[in-house]
Order: sequence, then C-alpha cells, then structure tokens
Amino acid sequence: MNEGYVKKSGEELSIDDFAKLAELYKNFSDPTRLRIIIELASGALCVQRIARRLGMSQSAISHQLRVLRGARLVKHEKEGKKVTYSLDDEHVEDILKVGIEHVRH
Amino acid sequence: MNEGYVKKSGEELSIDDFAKLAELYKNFSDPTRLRIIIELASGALCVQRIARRLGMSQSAISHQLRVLRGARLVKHEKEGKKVTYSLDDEHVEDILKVGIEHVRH
DNA sequence: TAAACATATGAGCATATATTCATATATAGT
DNA sequence: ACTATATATGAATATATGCTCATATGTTTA
Repeated sequence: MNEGYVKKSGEELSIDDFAKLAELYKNFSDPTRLRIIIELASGALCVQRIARRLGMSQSAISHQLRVLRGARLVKHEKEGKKVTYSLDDEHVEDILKVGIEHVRH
Repeated sequence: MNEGYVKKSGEELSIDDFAKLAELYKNFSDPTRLRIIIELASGALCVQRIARRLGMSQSAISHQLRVLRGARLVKHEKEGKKVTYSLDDEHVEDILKVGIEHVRH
C-alpha cells in the first residue's frame, strides 16, 4: 500500500488547500464547462461559436465562461465586437487527460 | 496551439462521455470527499476513524463514502462490526497528483 | 438478553448551481 | 442616427448537494 504520496511530495495539505483543490475540480464537474474546455483545447473561439458548437444559448455559455474566467482557467481577448476565449492554464489539459483515460478505460 | 489531444488519442467524446467525465470530477469537487480520498491514499481506514481524523460526524462521512462507493472510487470490506474502506481505482491518485501540483503552483 | 458500539440511510433543511429570460452595453455596418 | 450583432449580467426558478438528526440494522461484549 502507498505510504502517502501527498506527504512525500511536500508539506501536508491544509484545510484551505483542500477547499482550493475542490474548487479546482468543481470547474470540471459540469458537462457544459467540460465541453467548453475541450473545444478551447483545439484553439481559441469566440462566445457564439462555442454556443453554436455546443447547441446552447449564448447566455448559458457566457455564464459558464465567467466561472472559468474566475478560476483563471481561460483568458479572453476582445477583438472588435467579439470576445475570443482560450485556455489559460498549463495544467488544464494534464488534468483532463487522466480523466479522459479513466472514462475510456 | 494544440491541435486537439482529445481527437489525437482516439475517438471523439460523446455527450454521454462528457456527462461521465463530469461525474468523475464531481467526486473531487467537495473538500470532505477529497480529504477522505487523501486519507485513504495512505492506507485503509474504517468509517469512525475517518470521521475522527476529519473532525466530522459519522453520518456525514458515511454519506460521502456512499457517493465514493457509487463512483467505484473506494471499496469496502466488513471486518466484524467495522467496515474498512480503501481506494479502488488506479487513476484516483494520478488525477489528484496533477491537481495538487496545480494548487501548490 | 441487554447494552454498547459501528455503520447505513431516510427525511428535512439550507445553500449552491445551471439554465432561461430580459436587458444593458458596446461595436459595426447602412 | 438606426439597426444588427456580440457579449455580459441580474433576477428568477428548478434542481442538486452536504449536512444534521433520528433511527434502523448488525455485531460484539457483559
């Protein structure tokens, strides 16, 4: 049995760390946000384009992008009347990779 | 920019896959469940022991273990009146590792 | 058998979440 | 200036979630 990789790799996690960690995973715990992230993994997209690809309302997507923005998982850039979103965290894809492998068995 | 690791590594994810993936991450989106998992990463524990370590009620822990059981992330074994829980998924620690690194910067 | 201990679970409640709808703001084109 | 387009956001609502409390079930010990 593992002797605890958490302690091995540094200090213990504080209660606050657990809250932050949970907060991080919460971003991936909704299908819509996941789909947005996966779309952005292939390249930057503007809001309506994401909405169209996902077959969802502009508002719903905008609300979720706000969440992802708050978590600093995506960044945005204004280009005229459009706002282009892209991934803004090197770890995002690493985190997803393991999960996707898991789902695929 | 990445050309899409999702497509690279196999077929596309279906809507159902996204639901499953979200469901997987949901398990890690709560501090209590995260703490339980981290505790179990160091070895098997019975319910009350987890409860005492986390300073939470037996009921609260039992409810969360039920969730983790449903997700097949933990397994349980009855030993007399105690029930011992342990991790039951090779991917669990891999998923957590990336997240923990992220939280630690 | 009775009492103590360990766990599981249903009901209830407070809070969080995801979406829709309406609307505000800003930019571009006519 | 007017209209169309793109995005953001507050309010409302329906649903999900996490915990407590009470209690049921099962096991060990006196």
